[in-house]
Parts: sequence; C-alpha cells; structure tokens
Amino acid sequence: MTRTRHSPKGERMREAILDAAAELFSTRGYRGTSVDAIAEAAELSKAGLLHHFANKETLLFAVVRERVGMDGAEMAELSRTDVGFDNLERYVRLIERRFSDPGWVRLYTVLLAESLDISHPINDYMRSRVMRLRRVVSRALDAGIREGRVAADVDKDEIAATIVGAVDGLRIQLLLAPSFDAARAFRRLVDSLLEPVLQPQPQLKS
Amino acid sequence: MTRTRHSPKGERMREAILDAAAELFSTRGYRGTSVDAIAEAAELSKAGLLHHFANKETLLFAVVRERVGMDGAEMAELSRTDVGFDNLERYVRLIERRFSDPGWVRLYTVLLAESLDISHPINDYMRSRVMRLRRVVSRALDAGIREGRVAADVDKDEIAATIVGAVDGLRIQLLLAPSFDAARAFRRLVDSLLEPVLQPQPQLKS
DNA sequence: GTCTATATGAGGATAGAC
DNA sequence: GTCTATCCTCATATAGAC
Repeated sequence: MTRTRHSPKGERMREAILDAAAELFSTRGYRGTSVDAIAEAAELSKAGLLHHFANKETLLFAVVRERVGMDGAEMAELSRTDVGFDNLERYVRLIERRFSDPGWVRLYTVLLAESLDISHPINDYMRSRVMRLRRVVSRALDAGIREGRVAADVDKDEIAATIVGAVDGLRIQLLLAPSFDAARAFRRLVDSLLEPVLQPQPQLKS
Repeated sequence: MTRTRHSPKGERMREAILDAAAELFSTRGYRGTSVDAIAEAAELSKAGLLHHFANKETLLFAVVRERVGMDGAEMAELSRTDVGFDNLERYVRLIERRFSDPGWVRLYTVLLAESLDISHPINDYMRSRVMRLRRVVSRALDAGIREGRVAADVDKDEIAATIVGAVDGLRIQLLLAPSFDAARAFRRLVDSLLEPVLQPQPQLKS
C-alpha cells in the first residue's frame, strides 16, 4: 500500500469517482467513456478528477481492482494448488453468485469484451486471468481423477476451456437479453458436461 | 444494389481496403483502428480511402456485410421458420466450419465484443443477430418436440441461450489460447446438453 | 481515382490560481 | 482539493489540385 493518506472528504470523492467510472465503463466501455463524462457524473471538474487519479488508465486499473475485485481473497482461494475436486463446485458457486449481480455482470463483461483488442490497456491482465481460471478448473479435474471420481482419460483442457468459456458466453447472452436464468443454465451445463465422465461412487452405509 | 458502377481498378482497391480494414479491426478493434492505419495498410492515402467509403462507419458496415458475411444465404436458410429438428444439426455444422477459420473467428469475436458497448455503431445489429440465433435454436427444439424427438417439458429458451452463448464463449477462449479443439468442444457440449432431453427413437428394421 | 493540405473537433493532460 | 484556462495530440473529414 504505497498510497498516501487521504482526508475523509478526499476518500469520499475518490469512491464517488470510482462509482461513476464503473457505471459508465459498464455501458459505454473504457474507450467509449471520456474523463469529462466521468467527472460530470461524479459532480466535479475534469481537473478535479485528475487530482485523485493521475490519468484515465490509472482510474481503469483502480476500477478493475476495487470494483471488479478480480484479485480478491476468493480468487486467491480458488487458485490454490493443493485443492481437491470440490474446488470445481466452489468455482461454480462463485459464478452463480456473480450472475445474480447485474451491475457486476455488465461491468465485467464489457471490460472483458473490450480487452480482446490487443492494444487495450487490460488485454494482458484479462488474458492471464482467464488462463488462470482455466487452470483452476483443469486442476480440479486432475484432483478428481486422483480421487477416483473422474475418469482418467477425460480431456481436462477441453472441458476447462468449455466451462470457462461458457461463463463468458452466458454473461454476454444475459447482457443482450436476460430472458433466462443464467445461474441455472450454467449449473445444468456443468452437470451435463461432467455426467459422462464422473465415476460411480461407492455409497456409505448410513 | 444502389451502388454505382466501378472500374476494375477501383474495384480492386475497394477490396484491398476491405481486407486491410478486416485485418486491423480483428486485432485492434474498430475503435482502436484509425482510418489512417487502414489507408497505410492498403497502400493509399487517407483521402484516397475516403473516396471509396464515405466515412469510417460506412467502411465498418461494408466489412460486416462483405467479410463477416452475416446476412448471407446460410443465415437466411437457417432462419427459415418451416424447419425441423435437423436444423439444429445444420447450425452446429456451420459453427464447426467457422471455428476452423482463425481470421474469421478473430474478426467476428472482436467486433461482437466491442459492440456490447451501447454507443457502438453495430450494437443494435449484433444484438438482433444474436437474438435471431437464439430463435433458430429454440425453434429447432420446438420442432424436435413436435417430431417426438425431444421431451416436451424442455426449457427451450434456456438451452438456446446456453448453446448460442457457448459459441461466443468458446470463440473467446480460442482467441485467448487456442490450445484445444473448439469444434470438438462445441459438439461435445451440444451433445451433453441434449442427451438428457432426447427421446429414444424407435429403430427401423434394416 | 488519388493526392496534399487543411479544417474541425474531441479528448487527455498540465499550469497555476484559490 | 478543486477550479478555470490552456495546450497538445490524434483522428475524422473536407477542399481542391492533378
């Protein structure tokens, strides 16, 4: 934490700017939003805004960190290497929870989408994040094999790419027309994909 | 066709511009690409380019029409209303074919992604295209129910959104790390999703 | 059909007062 | 911490010659 101390007033303004930026980014994208527009929404001048965030890109990174929350404790927990097959269920639950927050869905989806352009400031960041998620799923499947719950010849990478991709795809569909239950659709998709590769488990006597 | 006649030379230049624009849009996006950059890639001046396409947006629409080819005969065929359950298979095959063209995948994916921003020129266009695809799948499932091949209580809209979303999601994964067979992954996903809702068919004597 | 030159505007960022 | 004023760069688009 290299940031300097802030007065309560400055801190409040900082939060207001982050809120305004998140809101505008989530509808018009980073590139489609001017610093001026964010300043206006936060009810201060452009120069005033730039007192809190040195430039537009710094503001983007702050939004990613503090509003999208992509490096939070949850992600760290998921990414651990010493996890079992159950970690997949933990991932699915996290996704289900996030599907229920329309504002978050919109912000994340628009930023991810925009970032596919290789000249976008968060292109690298988003790519490595997605790769990390694919590893999370792949690793959980690996654990499943070791635990005897998943068939050993399963194509881990393909299933991981499918599941992680499906999350992004469902988010896009949710954005374009939220006329279905995305959390349920996702749960069904994961269950359907895994059904053929799950090994029957010995039942414990109750 | 309201376009005026073109000389062979002009026609060739027009195509070169479209190629250059498609290539640049597919990596840096529409917004990330300047008219100047396209002109340079097509080896003529900015003003020369604007002789062929009145403005940047016109060029974008031309690329969508003539390079992404989203209103071609294939889409028209798929969108017919008098189709059977087999139309789903036709859709899956079309997707598989397109997954095998990396340039096309990149162009379509970046443009779709970018277009989620409501201020983007093709936002409306892309939204209605995706909705049309969801209807195509949903309608095929409907036909499947009528034909007795699909369980009547299936959630058509949810499955349609899942399948169409999965295509977008897999394309994104393919773009970020093409370390898996997207066509096979998609086929597997569709099969897995449908498996529980397909009705056993009476076998014909051979 | 293609060029050079230029108009016009938007947007990011800085200087310096209060 | 916030403002007004200004600078500067970039990008779209136009004018007019060849």
